[in-house]
Amino acid sequence: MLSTSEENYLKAIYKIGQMNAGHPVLTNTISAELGTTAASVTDMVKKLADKKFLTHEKYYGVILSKEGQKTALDLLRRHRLWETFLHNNLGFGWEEVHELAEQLEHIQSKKLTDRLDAFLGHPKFDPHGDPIPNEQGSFTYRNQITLNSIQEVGKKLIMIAVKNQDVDFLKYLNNIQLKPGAVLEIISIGEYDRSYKIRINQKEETVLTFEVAHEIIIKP
Amino acid sequence: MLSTSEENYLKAIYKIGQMNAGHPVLTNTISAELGTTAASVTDMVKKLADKKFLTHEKYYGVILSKEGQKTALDLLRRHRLWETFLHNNLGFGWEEVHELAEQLEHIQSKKLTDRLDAFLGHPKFDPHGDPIPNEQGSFTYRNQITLNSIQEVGKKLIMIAVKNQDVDFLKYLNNIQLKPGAVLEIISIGEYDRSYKIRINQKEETVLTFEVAHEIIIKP
DNA sequence: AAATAAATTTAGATTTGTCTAAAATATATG
DNA sequence: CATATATTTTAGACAAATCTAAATTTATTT
Repeated sequence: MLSTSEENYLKAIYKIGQMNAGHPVLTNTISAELGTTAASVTDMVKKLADKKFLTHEKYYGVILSKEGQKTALDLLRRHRLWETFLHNNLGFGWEEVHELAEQLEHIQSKKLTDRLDAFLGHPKFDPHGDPIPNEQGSFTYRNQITLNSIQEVGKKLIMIAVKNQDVDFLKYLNNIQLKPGAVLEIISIGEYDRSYKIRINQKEETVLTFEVAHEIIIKP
Repeated sequence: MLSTSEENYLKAIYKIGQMNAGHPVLTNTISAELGTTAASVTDMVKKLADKKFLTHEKYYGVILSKEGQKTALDLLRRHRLWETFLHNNLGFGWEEVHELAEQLEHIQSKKLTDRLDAFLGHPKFDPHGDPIPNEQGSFTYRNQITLNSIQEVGKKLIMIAVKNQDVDFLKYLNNIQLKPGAVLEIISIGEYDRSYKIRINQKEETVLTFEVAHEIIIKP
């Protein structure tokens, strides 16, 4: 049985690994992700290597084993199921669910996870639009096309997810009615700052900075 | 913010205090309840006394402060709300919910607790028939009349709760259809062993030992 | 009331997860 | 390519929660 701390390390390593696949995950990247020191990471990584959740080559980096990946995916599953419950059933805003799910995800009971999944109707995506791994750890891959990659004015798009989960950022998106499922139409694109003037759900008009557009995952 | 361990000690001390009210709670009683050693209890009790959750007089015992009681009641509230959710919404048997609720109760979020309470429809009792404290910590007191105190053959009673939460004991009650809400009629009472022959819900007949009868809380 | 037993506390050790500071290794730069 | 810089690891320390064993206090018994 893994400790909460061990689980958090596996989750962080998995997340970083997804962002730049193929490369080993570096000590400092992990410590930055978790807000700990490099020394703590080295210690924990040794322990997780002993337990066969990953391989660690000194001064080089870390790579998750099959078992490590499976565990990380199970955590992701638990996290996103709880987020869905908190949002759909308890009425929490999408900016509130992450922090609570961070705690709920550490309750280790396969039966609880599966029952929750069934109760929610086997959802495929969480409130941020992120895919929820199933019992076997597989999930609906999707192209990660962000709004900033679209250059055609007049094009209509559907928002399917958001990359950044920062509370204030999500509150801002709430304010402008931008959430997964929203229909957006590009009215114009700023020539110099690459900002996006868009219409949301055939109603509100807003200007998004390039940085914001970079966080919005869309379906063309 | 209290640690999980501190919370467990407060809960145990509250529980023991309820069982023999007016008396100080003893070190060995706490260590037995939690499965720790007396030395560990002394250490933790000192810490909780520093934090004003209780008073500790050496070699005499421990008494919860107002703050300590409030915290214990909040824990009880969280525990019993989660038990209700697991039973009513996720379909867990009453013999399974305790262990999971032991973990879920430690998630400290007043908003989560209150939202869960509202989602469940502000339940007054958990699946074992135990009262759920409200936001202010007050709950429906009830007489704790157990089946073994009834001596009249032919009397019809309603089961409202069970004292013992042991998994195997609850499984046994499941088998004979005995759960809160069940109607029981006393057919006969054993003269020497004080066992109870009863009819449950106008259907099944069973013999309960005195020990079992002592765990069944009823409404006359 | 002295001796014995039981309960409680203290003292010192252990495990987990963390830290700082120093040493070792790798990377970048003049 | 030798040196400066950045990264990582090691060594040693600490807080939390626990333990065992010894010392202390309270309760019981003869």
